[in-house]
Amino acid sequence: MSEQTDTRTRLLDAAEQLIQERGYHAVSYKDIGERLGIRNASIHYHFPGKTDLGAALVRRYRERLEQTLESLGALSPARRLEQYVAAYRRVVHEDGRICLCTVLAAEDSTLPGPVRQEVRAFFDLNEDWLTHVINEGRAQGAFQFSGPPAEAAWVFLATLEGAMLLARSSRDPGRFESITCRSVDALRSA
Amino acid sequence: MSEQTDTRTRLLDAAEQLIQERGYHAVSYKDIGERLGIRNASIHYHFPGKTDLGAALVRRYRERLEQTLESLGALSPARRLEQYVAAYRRVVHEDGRICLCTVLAAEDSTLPGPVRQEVRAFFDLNEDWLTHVINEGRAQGAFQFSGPPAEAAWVFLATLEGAMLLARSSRDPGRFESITCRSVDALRSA
DNA sequence: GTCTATAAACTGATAGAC
DNA sequence: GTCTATCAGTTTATAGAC
Repeated sequence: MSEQTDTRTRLLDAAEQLIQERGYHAVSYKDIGERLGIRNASIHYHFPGKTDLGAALVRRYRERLEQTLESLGALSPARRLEQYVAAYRRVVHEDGRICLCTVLAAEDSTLPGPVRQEVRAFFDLNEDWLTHVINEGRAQGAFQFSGPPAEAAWVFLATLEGAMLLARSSRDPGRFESITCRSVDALRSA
Repeated sequence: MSEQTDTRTRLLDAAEQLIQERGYHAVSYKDIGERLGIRNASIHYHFPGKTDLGAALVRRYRERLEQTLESLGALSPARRLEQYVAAYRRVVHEDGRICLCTVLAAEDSTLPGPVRQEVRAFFDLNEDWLTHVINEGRAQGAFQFSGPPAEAAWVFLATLEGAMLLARSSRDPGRFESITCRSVDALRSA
């Protein structure tokens, strides 16, 4: 074991970090290759086109979240929601990285079809999971809110996304914490 | 009167609509010129560089909001907040346009300095105005919330931005309404 | 698997005619 | 003010040597 990471994975890692910071169209094969010390033409061996790379990238990003959420199954709804927010806190970095799909959502109309579909699938996963957890939390008396659970989930997710954009724009990472803490508190029962 | 709109204004209008839909880097001088039936080189006469156009664009966008907010001075805090949301509803279109600065915020690190500063100024305006209205509403008993008014304003603005991204990504404009309605309701006193 | 070389298209931008 | 012509730089992508 202890084998070194394969090039395909390292390409996805580099592309992910760059796109989280700059967006899909502002990142080129040349930018990605430089992080690995290879030429841009070599990337086409691993990913025939940028669309392939983009779609694979978002798919991996979603599957990673799926695994994280599955590992939370045994916790209480309140704990699960806290760990969900913690997962997002981990993708926010001081160098300007925020959630990959928040950045891609802003480029929606210019994304290649396959990439856009993966982004939509990511948000669907978030909405479905949040709806379930929030509903379960209310049934157990831990959460309190009016209206359909799905709408409460939309509000939670929208606030989470906006928090990352605002925190980065204001150069104040602490703002992400302030907003998400209040967002979780708003759901809690008195 | 009834003079036709000057070219500079029409260029700003075209650029605004295109960038709201596609983002800053995905819109070229050629794209903008085509909407007016002129060549891309002609645009440089009105705006020497793309940075000049971008900064002027966001400045106008902010000043327009400033005027809208000033016209709301006589209303109650609850009414002012409703009209604020209505102003945002007006920039959301079925063709994929959302708030100009929400799109630009996602491209933050790749924006020319002057454009980025104008975007930050736009959010500062929103935060300051919301903080004031929310605080006044609480003093009058119309709103209810815990903690600093500035933080409640951050949450409101973050939710508003995220709502536009989610509504567009899901191809469901109604989602913007659902989210913002709940966002306003959350502030209201029982 | 990675390289060099190259293509074809596009970008923001400038010079100068009209 | 808008045009044509042009530039230098960039992009994604391909062909073929090693």
